Amino acid sequence: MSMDAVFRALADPTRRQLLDSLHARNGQTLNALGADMAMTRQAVTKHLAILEEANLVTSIRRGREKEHYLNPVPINEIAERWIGKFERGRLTALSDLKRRLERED
Amino acid sequence: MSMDAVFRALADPTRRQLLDSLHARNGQTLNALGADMAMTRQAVTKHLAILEEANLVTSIRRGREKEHYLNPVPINEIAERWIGKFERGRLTALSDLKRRLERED
DNA sequence: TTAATATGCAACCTTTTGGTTGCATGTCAA
DNA sequence: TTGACATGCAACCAAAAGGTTGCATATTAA
Repeated sequence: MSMDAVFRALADPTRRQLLDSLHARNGQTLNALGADMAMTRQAVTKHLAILEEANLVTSIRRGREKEHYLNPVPINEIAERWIGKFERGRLTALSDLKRRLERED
Repeated sequence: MSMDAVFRALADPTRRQLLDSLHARNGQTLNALGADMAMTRQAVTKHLAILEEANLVTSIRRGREKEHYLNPVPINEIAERWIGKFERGRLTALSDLKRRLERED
């Protein structure tokens, strides 16, 4: 569950759309997820594989179908361990910008 | 300030490292930022351009040097507008996973 | 059993990405 | 003024990413 895999998985708009879709309706099959995407089923498969690699999606085979479930934990970890750091530094950064502007004579 | 540009900017480990570096010491020049990177100055320039494109970094030319400043606002927006959505759905997603496991006989 | 359905695997292609090298330009300091 | 220093610009290159097509496999339903 490397943080790098999560960041790279989130970089693609199609994959974020897949997460949105699962967030709206969890447990969808590959076909259902691909229904409203403008690409082939195989392309969606690849995107889902990347999301699973990043542990953002878990899948389970049920008969001839495969259900996909959203796992929000990695997103949470990024929020807490990475984004939190920059949020805490926000005021500092803004004062830096202010100081920078003041130096402009 | 498209969210897509921010996500793609954050996808590369080198660029996250640059943000970390600016977070530790704001206002660094290109040379300073590139000092501890295992790549050429020109490569760092390109990464910084992508960060500036995403509005994560602001730069100002001072004499023959260029100072770089971290802008944490886009990170904050992602945290609030995008990540927040999944955090709110966290319990729902977990109960989905539970229900899925229970169906496994 | 057979046909339809759902997914998997693999080769292939094009574009983007991350990086390099080489040279140009602008600025400071002796 | 001249050399050193900081950065900019552009062409080029290899690898990765995103997508396609074609075929194989497994499961359900008639």
